[in-house]
Amino acid sequence: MAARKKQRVTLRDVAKFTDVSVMTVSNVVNGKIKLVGNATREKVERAIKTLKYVPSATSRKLRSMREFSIGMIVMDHELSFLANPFISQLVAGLSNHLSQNNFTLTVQGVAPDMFRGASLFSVAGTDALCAIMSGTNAERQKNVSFLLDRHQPVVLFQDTLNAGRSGIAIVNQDDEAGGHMIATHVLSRKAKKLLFIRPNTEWPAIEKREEGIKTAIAKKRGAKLSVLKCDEGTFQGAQAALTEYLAENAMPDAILGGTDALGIAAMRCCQDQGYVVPDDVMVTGFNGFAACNYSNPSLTTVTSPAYEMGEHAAKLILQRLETGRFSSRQTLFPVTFKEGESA
Amino acid sequence: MAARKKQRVTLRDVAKFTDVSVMTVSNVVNGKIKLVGNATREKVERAIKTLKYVPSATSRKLRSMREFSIGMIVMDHELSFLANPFISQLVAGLSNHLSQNNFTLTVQGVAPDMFRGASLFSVAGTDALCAIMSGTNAERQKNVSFLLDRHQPVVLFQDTLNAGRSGIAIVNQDDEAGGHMIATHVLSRKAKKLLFIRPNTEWPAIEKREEGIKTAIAKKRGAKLSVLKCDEGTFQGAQAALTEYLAENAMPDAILGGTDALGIAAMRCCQDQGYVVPDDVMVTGFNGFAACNYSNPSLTTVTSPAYEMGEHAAKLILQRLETGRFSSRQTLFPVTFKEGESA
DNA sequence: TTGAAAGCGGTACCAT
DNA sequence: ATGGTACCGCTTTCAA
Repeated sequence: MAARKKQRVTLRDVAKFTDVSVMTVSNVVNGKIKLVGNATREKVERAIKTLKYVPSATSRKLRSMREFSIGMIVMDHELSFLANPFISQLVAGLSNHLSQNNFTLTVQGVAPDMFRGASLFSVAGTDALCAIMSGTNAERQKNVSFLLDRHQPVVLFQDTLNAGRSGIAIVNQDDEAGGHMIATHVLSRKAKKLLFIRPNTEWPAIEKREEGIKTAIAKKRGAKLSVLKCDEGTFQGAQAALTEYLAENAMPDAILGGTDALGIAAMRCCQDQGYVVPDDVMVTGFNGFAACNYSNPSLTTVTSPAYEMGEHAAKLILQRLETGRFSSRQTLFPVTFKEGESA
Repeated sequence: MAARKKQRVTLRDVAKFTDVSVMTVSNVVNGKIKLVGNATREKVERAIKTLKYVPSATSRKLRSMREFSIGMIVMDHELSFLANPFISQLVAGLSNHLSQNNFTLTVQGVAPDMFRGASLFSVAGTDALCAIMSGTNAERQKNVSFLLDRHQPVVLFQDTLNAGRSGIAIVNQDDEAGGHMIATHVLSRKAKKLLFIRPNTEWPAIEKREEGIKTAIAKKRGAKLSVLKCDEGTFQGAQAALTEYLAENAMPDAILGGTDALGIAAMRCCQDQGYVVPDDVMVTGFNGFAACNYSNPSLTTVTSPAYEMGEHAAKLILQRLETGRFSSRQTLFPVTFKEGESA
C-alpha cells in the first residue's frame, strides 16, 4: 500500500481512472458534450463522482487568462461599510448580475488612507475593478491612477471625475437633480429657512446634492440655506451636531438630510425637543430605502436606483471584457421624488 | 520594430530586463529582502516600475496551492440580500478581518432553490466556505453535504445542525435566550396576550426565537401566545398580514417582531389604526441595528453581535487553515436586551 | 471523437 | 546572495 499523501484529485486522475485522455475529461467537465461520445461521457461522469473530483478554478483561470471575477472596493470610514443601504443595494445588483453570468464578486471595505494597501489588489485575481470613493478630486484622481496601473478596466460609482481615459466608466445617479427636487418641494410648501445637514467628509454625491439644493434656493426670493456638517455621518453624530446648532440658532422651516439616516436623526432630534413634524419643521432624507418608512411620520425623500446602478455596472464590465471597449463611459441614472409625511 | 502583441509583463520579463534571475525578482516582489542584496533590490524595484509589472495573483495561488480567499454564500429569497442588516454586519466583520490578514472575501446571494448552481462554487477559488441558510433541517443538511464535498472547511452561521463532522464549525447567537428576554420583559409589564409576528420561511434563528418566547410564556400563568406568519418577511407584507389579523382578532397586549423591520412595520400599522405605543400595545423587535432608533417611539429589541460573529468566523477559518483543525466547533454569542420606548 | 504536448506565471526546492 | 528547474492543474492547439 502506497503512502497516501493527502492530495487533490485532478483531471489526470480521472483520466487515468477512466482510461481516456485528459482532454476528454475536461470536455465532459465543461459540458462540451458535442465533443464526447455518449458512452465515454457516462463513464467519465461516474468516475468524477467516484473520485469526488472538484475542478480547480485557479488552474482554469491561469491557463485561460481570465479570472471570471470582479473586485469592488468601498472606501469608508466606518467598519460596517455595508450597513449603508446605498452600498448594499449597489453591491447586490452588481453581485447578482455577475453571478448570473458565472462571474463572482470580491468586495472589500477600506479606510480612506489605506486604499492602496487593500488586500483586494494584491491577492484577488480580477478582470476588472469597481470603486466608490470619498475624498477630494485630487485624492480620488490619484487612486484612480493606481487602479488603472493594474491594467484593468475600472468602473467608478458616484464620482465626478471625468472618464477621460478609455479604461474608465462612471456610473452616477442624478444627485444634483435630486437635491433640486427636494429643495423645490419644501420651498413650494412655504419654507424660507432651510438647513442642509450633511457629513463632513468630502463625498462627490453629497456635494452634488448640495449644489442642487443651492440652485433651487437661488431661484426663490427670500429663501436662505444654512449647511450643518457633522463630523461623523452617523445617527448619534447628527443628533449631537443638530442639538448644538439649535442651541444657538432658531429652528429652520425645513431640515434636509443628506441621507435618510441623517434626515431621520434630525427628525427624532426635533421631536424630542417638542417640535411637530411637519407642522413646526419639515424634514427630508435622501436615498429612499426601507428605512424611510420606519420613521413616524414617514420620510419625504428621493429614491436611488442603487440596485440598478450595480446591475448596469456589471453589464458594462461584461461587455467591456467581451468587446474590448465600454459601451458608454458615463451613465447618469435619474432619481425619483418620493413624498412621505414629513414634508 | 517587433510586432507588439498586447501581453502581460511577467516576472521573467523583469528578470531579463534587470539581468537577474526570476527568483530574485520574486523575492523582491514578496518583500523577502533578507534574501536579496541592496543594490540588486533597487535595480529590480526600478525595473518593476519601468515595466509596470503587476504580479499575477492566480499564478501564485496555483503554485502555492492556497487561494487566500474565502467564499460566503447567503441564501435569501430577496434579490437585495445585503439589505438585511444582520447579513451586512456579518459580512463586514468577516471581510474586514480577512482583509487584515491578506485574504479576500467573495460574497454571493442565492435563491434557496439555486444553491448548488451558485457560480461561487464553480468559478471562485476559495480555501473555505461560509454559509447562512434558510429551509428545513433536511434541506440544509443536504446543502451542507454539498459544501463538504468540495473538500473545504465550512462555517455555518445561525444554524441548528450539529457540527458532527470535523470539517464544520457553527457560529450562532443565542436567539433562544433573546426570545426569552424579550418575552419576559413584556410579561413583566403585565402583557398577557402576546403576538409573535414572523416570516413564513423556515429559518433556524427565527425558530429559536420562537422557542425562547414560548418558554418564557409557559412559566407565566395566564399568558398566551399567537403566532402570525407573513408570507413575505417584508415591511409591506407584515403590515398586510397584521391588518388582516387585527380585522378578526382583538389587539394583543404586545406584538413581538421576529426582526426589527417586522416590529417597526407592526408599530406603524398599529399607530395608523389609532393605537398608542406602548400604552395601548407594546411592540418589540429583534437585532438592534441602526433602524431600531428610527422609529418613534424607539424600538425595544435584542441586539445581535453580528459583526463580531463575522470576525470570529474569519478567525476560526484562518486558524483552521493554519493548524488543520477548528479551535471550536460551536460558538454561541450572547445577545443583549436593549430597552427602547416601545415596550 | 479522441489524444499528446505545450505552456499560462508564478513558487518550491535545491544547488552554488 | 543568487540562479536553475520542475511543476501547480488546467486549456489551447494541433494532430490523428
